[in-house]
Formats: sequence, C-alpha cells, structure tokens
Amino acid sequence: MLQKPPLSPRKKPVQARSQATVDAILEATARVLVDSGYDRASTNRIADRAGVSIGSLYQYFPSKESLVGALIDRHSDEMLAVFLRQVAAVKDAPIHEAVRAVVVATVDSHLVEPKLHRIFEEQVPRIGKLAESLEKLDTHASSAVRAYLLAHASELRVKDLETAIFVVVHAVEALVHRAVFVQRGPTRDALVEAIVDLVTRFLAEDQ
Amino acid sequence: MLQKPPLSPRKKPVQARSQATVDAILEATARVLVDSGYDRASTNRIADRAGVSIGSLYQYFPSKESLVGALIDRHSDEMLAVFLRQVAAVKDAPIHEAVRAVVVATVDSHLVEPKLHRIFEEQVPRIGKLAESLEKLDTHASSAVRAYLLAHASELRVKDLETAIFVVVHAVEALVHRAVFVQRGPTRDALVEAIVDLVTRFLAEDQ
Amino acid sequence: MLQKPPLSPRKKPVQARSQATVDAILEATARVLVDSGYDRASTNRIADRAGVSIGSLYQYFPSKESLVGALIDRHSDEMLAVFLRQVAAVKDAPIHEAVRAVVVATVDSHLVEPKLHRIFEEQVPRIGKLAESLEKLDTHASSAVRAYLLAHASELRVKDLETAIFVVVHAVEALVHRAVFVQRGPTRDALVEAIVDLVTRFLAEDQ
Amino acid sequence: MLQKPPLSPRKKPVQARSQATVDAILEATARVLVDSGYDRASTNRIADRAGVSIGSLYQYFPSKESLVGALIDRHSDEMLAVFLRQVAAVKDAPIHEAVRAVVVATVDSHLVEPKLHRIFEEQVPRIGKLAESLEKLDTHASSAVRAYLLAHASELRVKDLETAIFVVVHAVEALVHRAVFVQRGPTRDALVEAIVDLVTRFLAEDQ
DNA sequence: GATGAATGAGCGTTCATTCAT
DNA sequence: CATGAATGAACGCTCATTCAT
Repeated sequence: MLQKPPLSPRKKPVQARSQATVDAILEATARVLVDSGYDRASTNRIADRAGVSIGSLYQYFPSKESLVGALIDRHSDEMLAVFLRQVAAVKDAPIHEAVRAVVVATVDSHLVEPKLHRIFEEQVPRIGKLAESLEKLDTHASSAVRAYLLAHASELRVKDLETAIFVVVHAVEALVHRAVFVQRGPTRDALVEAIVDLVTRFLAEDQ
Repeated sequence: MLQKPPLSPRKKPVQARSQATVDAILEATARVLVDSGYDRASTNRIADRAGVSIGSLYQYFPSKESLVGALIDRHSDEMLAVFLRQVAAVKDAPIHEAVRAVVVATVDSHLVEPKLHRIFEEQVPRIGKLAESLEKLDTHASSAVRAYLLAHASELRVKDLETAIFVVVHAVEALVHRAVFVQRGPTRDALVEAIVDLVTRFLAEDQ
Repeated sequence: MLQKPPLSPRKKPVQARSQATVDAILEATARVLVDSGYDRASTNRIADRAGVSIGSLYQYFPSKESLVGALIDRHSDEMLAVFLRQVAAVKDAPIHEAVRAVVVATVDSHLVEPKLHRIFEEQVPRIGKLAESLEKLDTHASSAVRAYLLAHASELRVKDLETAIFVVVHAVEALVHRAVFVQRGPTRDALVEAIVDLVTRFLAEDQ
Repeated sequence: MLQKPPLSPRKKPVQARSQATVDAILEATARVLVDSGYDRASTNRIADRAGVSIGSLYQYFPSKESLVGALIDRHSDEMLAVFLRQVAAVKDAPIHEAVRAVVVATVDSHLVEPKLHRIFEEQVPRIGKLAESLEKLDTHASSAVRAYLLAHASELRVKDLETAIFVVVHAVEALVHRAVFVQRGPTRDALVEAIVDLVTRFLAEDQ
C-alpha cells in the first residue's frame, strides 16, 4: 500500500506523467491545507493551485477523502522515514540512549512539515478512512518500539510488553505534539529531558 | 439549579422559559453531534431536534461556534466536577495513592458522556474560540495537579515542577483517551495500572 | 395627517404617555438608521434602542414600513418648517431675493438631520407608501413656490407656471442634495450662487 | 459583439459557452429586478429565471453586489452610447441647439430600459461599490459636457466652468428622470422645452 | 484522458412579525 | 396594554461532485 521506490518499471512513461500530476495535486493539497485550513480547502481550490482541472483531480482521486487520505499517507511515510532512520541507529544501544533517540526522533519527525502535521492532528476529523490514515504512524512506530523492546526484554522492569509499548508510544507522541505546537508550557528542551526521564524510569530500573 | 436565592427578582419567570429553551438546544446539540458528527451537525438540524425554531436558537447563541463552545464548556464543567471531587479526596494522600486517584478520576471523567467527549476531541476543529474551550479542561486539571505537587514537593524526585505538571497531565489525558475510546490495545485495567506506574516512577523515588 | 401642535386637549394624559413612547421609538429609528443603514435597521434593534419591547413597537406601528414612513413624515415636517419659515419672510421680495431665499432655505432644511435625510434619499427604496412619504416634501415646497409665483406672475418671463414650478423645485432639490452630500464637485457656496443664477435667469428677465 | 479579431485564440469555445451563461444571468437579473424590485430579487430567484443553477451564478459573479454592479455597468454603457451618439452630432453646433440635443439625448437614454433604470435610481441603495457604479453615467456625461463647453467657452456667460457642468448635468438628469418616470406634473414635451430654456439661459446670453 | 462549466443540496444566519403570558 | 420568547420563510453563498465537450 505504500508506494516504495520504482520497483515495477513497466509502463514508466505513462506512469511518470501520471505520477507528476498526482504529485502536483498532493503538493497543492498540502499548500492549500496549510494556507486555508481543512474546512476551506476545497477540491476546486486545490485543483487550481495544482494547475490541473478539477476533472483531472477526480480522475486520480475519487473523493476529497481519498485525496486527503493519500496526502496523510505520504506525510506519514516521510515522518516515518525520519523516525525509523534515527531509531534504527540505536537498536543495540542501552535503554536510556534508545529512549532519548526515540524522543528526539519523534520531535524531528514532527518537524518534517509541522504546519501540515498540525492540521492533520487538529483539524482533520478522525472519521472513516481518514481515521485509519491518521493512525498509520502510530502503528508503524509501535512496531519499531516493539522490535527494540523484544530484543532488550531482559533489561526491562515492565512485564506486559504490549501495554508498555502502547504507553510509551502514545505518551511520547502526545507530549511531543504539545511540545512542538503549543506555545504555553515548558521549553522544548526541558520537555524532551522530562519525556526521556518519564519513559526511561518506566521501562527500566536505575542502573 | 435555578432560582437559588432571590438575588435578582426581575425577569425570573422569563428566564425560566428561556433556560428551558437553552437547555433543550444544548441537549439537542449534544445528541446531534453524537448521532451525526460535527460536520453534519447543522444549526437547522439542531433546532429541529430541540423542537425549537432556528430563530430561537440564534436568539440564544449568536453563532454555531458559540453554541458548540457553550456545550463544550458545559461538558468540561461536568467532567471537571467528577475529576475534582475524586482528586480532592486524596489531597493529603501519599503520591502513589494520589496518582492512582488522578488516573482513575481521569478515566471516570471520560465516562461522563464518552461519545460526546470523543466528538469534541476528534472532530471539532481546534480553531478560534473553540480551541480555547477545548483547552479549558487541561487548564483546570493542571491547577489541581499543581496544588497537590506544591504541597508534596519534598517527596518528589523531579525538580522542574511546571514541566512535571505538563508531562503528567498531558500524558495521562492522552493515554486515558485512547484507553477509553480506542478498541485495539491493552485492556483498560492493565492500562490504568501502567499509567499509574509510569507517573509514579516519574514523580517520586521508590520508597 | 400631519400632527400639528396640541389642538385637541382631550385625553391628554393617556396620549402623553403614548406620545412619549412613539417619540422614543421614532428617535430610536432615526438613530439606528443613521448608525446601521436601512438594510440593517431591524425592528428588533430599533425596539431595543428605544428601550421598548418589540411587542410595544408593533402596538404603535403595524409594520416596518409604517414606522419608517412615520419617521419620514416627521422629518419632512421639520425640514418643511425650516423651509417655510425662511421662504415666508420673502413672500413680497423681488424675484432675485426670493430665489436666493429658496435656495438657502433648501440648503438649511437639508442640514436639519443631514445623515438621516441622506439615508432617506439614498437607501430607502421608493416603493409603496414610502414613495409617497418621500414625495411629501416636494409637494409642500411646490405649494409655497406656487403661491409666490402666482403673486409675482407679472414679473416672470416663463409662461407655463406649473412647468416652471416643477423645474425650479426639482432642480433646486437635486442640486442642493448633491451640494450638501457629495464630496466631489464645487464648494457649497459656489453652488448656491450658481443655483440662484440658474433659477433667476430662468424665471425672470434681467432687470 | 464577441470574437472580433482572433487575439487570444485560447479558450474561445469555452468562453462562448460561458458568455452565454453570463448573458442569461444578466438578462434574468434585469427581468427579476423589474418584476420584483431590488429587495425581492434574490440570487436564487435570478438563477432560476436564468435557467441556470445558483452555483453557476456564483461562478461568474462572486456576490450579489457584483452581479447588480455588472448589470448597472452594462446598462450605463448602453445609456451612455445613446447619449454620446446624439451629443457628438452637435459638438460644433451653437449652444441652444447643443443644449436641446443634450436634453433630448438624456431623455432618449432614459428610454433604453426605463423600468430597469428606475429600479437602479430608486431602489438600489447607494452604498459601497454599487454607489460607484451608479455614479458612472454622471461622470461620463460630465466629460462630454465639459468637452463641449471648453470648446465654446467664448460664447458662455458663466465663468466657473466646473460649477456650470455640475449644475447642468445634475439638473438635467434630475428633471429628465422625473419627466420620464413621474406621472404627475407637466407633459414630457413641455418639460423638455422648459429644461432647454433653463439651461440655455444659464449658460449663454440671449443672442 | 483532460477540461471546466454546471449542478444543487445544504449551510449559517437574519428579521419582520405573532402571540402566550 | 406591555412583554419578549418564539417563529420560519428566505437570504446570500459554498463546495464536492458530475458530465458534455
């Protein structure tokens, strides 16, 4: 379901043109969402910005929901790439270091297109297929965390692994979201330290 | 709930009639939001459901935003009442017990009108005045937590109190929200235990 | 149809109260019209400003049209009073002096409540009974001019008196309206001179 | 009136379809205004009458104001064409003849679509952008008069040219409007004679 | 395929007017 | 008589979607 790098080279020219159109539409969607917000992001406005007719837009995306869903998917993939790259580097590191990497990676992934991400989180209704798209990131992040924790099970103080994953992933995500987007409250650095502390103490005994 | 002491005797009967209408409108708003979601909750539909003309609705609420905002305020007050009542009971209790009370109180407050709460969290765009209303609960919950932590500062291992409050309040809220509403994931009881553990270890040394 | 000074003193007390209410409503109408314009001057807003219930407003005025019509009548009476007082003073004066008096009187009558007058002229649709009310001033001004011209017929160069009256009254009115309200164009004094010149040359031979 | 020289060949067929729709909408606007008056001329009614969806109306006119403004512009252009054609023919004629031509041209221009013109003058509120559109005719008529008077300055008795233009244009317009639309009063022919007399005596010495 | 004109249900909101109290 | 809560038709306008060209 993810569009990975060009694995199937057949019909490239046609696909290349199509892909360019699709990209233009998705780019326009992102820009209109950021500029106008979800409620005022009409498909006509998006087609205009993409330099594409509204008819063409509907050729590639059968509904507004599918269009926004595709953009969310694309954005999730980008965030996930940032997250996984950083987390992969510490897959053998001790817990404290790994936790810090997860928190920082979460922050960095939130900085990919922060305005767009904020609109996804705060304006797009979590309904129908959009809800699924918006959950995608969690699911994949959970997998990465699961892999690490399974490999380091002996160092953990928590017993119920699935619950721990759930707690860690969602606590980190919620706190980072607020750290990145909400003005009031502690500085971002102070928060990162606190989140690392919170999660580390939860997962492992003091060494 | 009306007419407590005769402080302002003028317009009392008038107000009673109005209040009934206002209540009917707010009730209808809640029901329509739950049944149809925020996007399909039109003011005309709400007025219909309230058994009231659209004109009456606009006599009491100058805009859809103000109507939803009023309902959010009302709902926040109810949740807050549940939360504060339970938290007040442990204001002198040791940290572990207090944290458990906070987590359980958060869960209970989420069960006041869970479907409505979910709409507020997941469908109402965090924009303009609605954003403020949606923040109300956090602000008040933070105050309660602040009061407790200030009184128990000597027992805490965290130094930066404001950061700790921020972390605790938002982590608990985000995790409870998911515990209550999202089907996949651990059982609610397991989660409550884990959240208590997470927060307790963060705030205080093992005794 | 004009309310002249208290000619029928019976039932004074009752009428006094009613009259006070009516006056308050008319005053409020004038103020709301000036502040908000005709389109946004709702009967509810007017009743509010008058410190009177909407029900009472409709007790005295059966429709918005009748309310605005009454205000136009009242305003026309005030303008007419100013106009007639000044014109009466020159009823035996030579034409040039009389014409000047008419023009100046027209200007002065436009300054009674200029903002209100402008709204009557530029925003109130000339439809139904309102059209009649708005014509009232013309009719009475024409009568005054007619009386003068009849008395000075021998000095006139124009033969068709009714046509002359029509031309004089409406030309003066249109030009004075623009002189008073429109920013672009000549200064008011220059215009007054020109209007006097226009009308004098039209009515009489140079002496 | 379309497609004169092939200057911009792109979108020509497209434009033709659009232009037909725009024309239908403007025509319907004129008819609805005449039939129902400005206040009852709703955009939905106009779209209905044009045999076009309300959405199409708003594709071409972003607001009711812009729609009525466009119609006023179109109508002003038509009136102006009639006026200028007749006035141009006498640009070298002596004053008396030129004045007569101006008055007759003003009458004729008022007969282009008299009912519509009356609506514009008497029902459309002179507010915002509509005020500008409604002034358009005056401005252009003034220019034509200015050109003539400048060319014939030596024959004039008035010294202040701008004031004279102002007086002539607005007096003629106001009187013609009444001559054409108001039932009571002198016959139209008598009025035309009187207006010509009024203006001629004002501008020039008897020859 | 691409185009963009066209659609129309539905939205939030206003306001002259009525009528039970 | 006065009140003001209640009414509801109607308004200007948006936008996801369709379909003839």
